[in-house]
Amino acid sequence: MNTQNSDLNGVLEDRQFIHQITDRDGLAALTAGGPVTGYIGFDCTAPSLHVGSLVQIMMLRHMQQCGHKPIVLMGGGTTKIGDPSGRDETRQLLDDDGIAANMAGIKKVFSNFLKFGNGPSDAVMVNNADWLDDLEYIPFLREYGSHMSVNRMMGFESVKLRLDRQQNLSFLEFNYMVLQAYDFLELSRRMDCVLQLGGSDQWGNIVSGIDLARRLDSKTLYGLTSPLITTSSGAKMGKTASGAVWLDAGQVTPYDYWQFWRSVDDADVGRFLRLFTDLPLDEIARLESLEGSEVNAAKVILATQATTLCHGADAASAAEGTAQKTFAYGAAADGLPTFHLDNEKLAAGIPAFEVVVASGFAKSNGEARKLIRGGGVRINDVVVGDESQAVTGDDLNSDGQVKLSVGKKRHALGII
RNA sequence: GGAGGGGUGCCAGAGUGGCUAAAUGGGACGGGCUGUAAACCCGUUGGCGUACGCCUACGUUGGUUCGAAUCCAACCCCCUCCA
Repeated sequence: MNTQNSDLNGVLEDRQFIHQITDRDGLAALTAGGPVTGYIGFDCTAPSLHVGSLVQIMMLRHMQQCGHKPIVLMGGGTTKIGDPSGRDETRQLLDDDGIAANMAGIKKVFSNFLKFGNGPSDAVMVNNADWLDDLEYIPFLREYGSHMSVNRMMGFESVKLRLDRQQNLSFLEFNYMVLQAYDFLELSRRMDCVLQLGGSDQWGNIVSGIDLARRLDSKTLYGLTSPLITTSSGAKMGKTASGAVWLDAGQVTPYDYWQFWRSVDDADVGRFLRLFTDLPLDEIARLESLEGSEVNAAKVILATQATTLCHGADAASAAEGTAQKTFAYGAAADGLPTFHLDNEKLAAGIPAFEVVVASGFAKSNGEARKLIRGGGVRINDVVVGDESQAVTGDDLNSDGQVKLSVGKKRHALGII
């Protein structure tokens, strides 16, 4: 995998990362000729990144593995504007403290996927607040604004969609594109960055930057976007009942992360293996050809590979082990989520519905009761028939644990 | 600035004085069938109580009424057309 300057275009193409390229042949020639520097911007709108950003992260990873230099651009400045691309509604604006806190969380994620340092293909991280915060309005307008065409910007899908749907686009938001264009120019000047990657909704923003560099510096820059990743059922990927699938272990445990990948639709397995793992393509082709229940083996590999990238091999194999014990043997495996049971109450007997609430699987007593009535709750693998059935010390196993299951997939251990 | 339309539960979208915790669809969750899949079928989907029940909810705040998501007033926000 780590071939120096291997064909980045080819890799991204084969693994289905590419939606549009500004100049496919030009970029191919450039990347074949030696190491190039490319970037992706990440705004600090949340305390971590979730799987929705994983495609972007993986593209940077492939860049690095092909011997190129990836730049992670933290949008410390642009987050103050709020990217309107692909959304109907204006983003809620964050204050400086919120942005700084989010940035810290996001930075952590990248160290798992990229190698940072000073070497030629080591990743670097920069913050666009460094050059955006101090811009002066009139000088900026005169120097750069005169080279940007409103007519052209209005034509980009990201803007046009918003206008066509008659959703308000404030002047503030409209300037997001302007600043992102300037970012690209700035990075090309500072770090000789020639490539910007991004999601398909970033196309207009990327092209604006390319235009700007051509007009001002007579430089040729390149852009490449990835498709919006949806599940085969058409939904945006990365949401579950409990919320977004975050890449931070503090928000989504490695076990839950592993389960997320284990649970993907059959139809998505091959595509996801290509996008979200480093497995060689011939191996993926083999896994993809599995039929019927054998697909499950491919899903396990997908889950373990994806979890390894994000949380490390140890966490991944632990998650796999926990899952296997839980699902294949129905055992109370270590590594399941745990919740606290009060020892004194346990002596008196805790009603089953309260235990379900304590586990976090139900938000209210009523919800817990309904789950039990529907036959969806098991304690130590025995279906709970009565909502108020008492859970006592007798239900503890030799390790002092009670296994609680809600539905087929959600399991947890109650401990004293 | 003028004229008109609208803000309903996770989302979309009915309702336009009591029968409405609010139709219907989607999503989500649970059950069945399976392979921890898809499709399909069934159920649940504001909170509290085992329960006849109580409480909180239809942009915000007041008001009319025995009774309001539904009527009135003011305010906030969105949209359309005109200037």
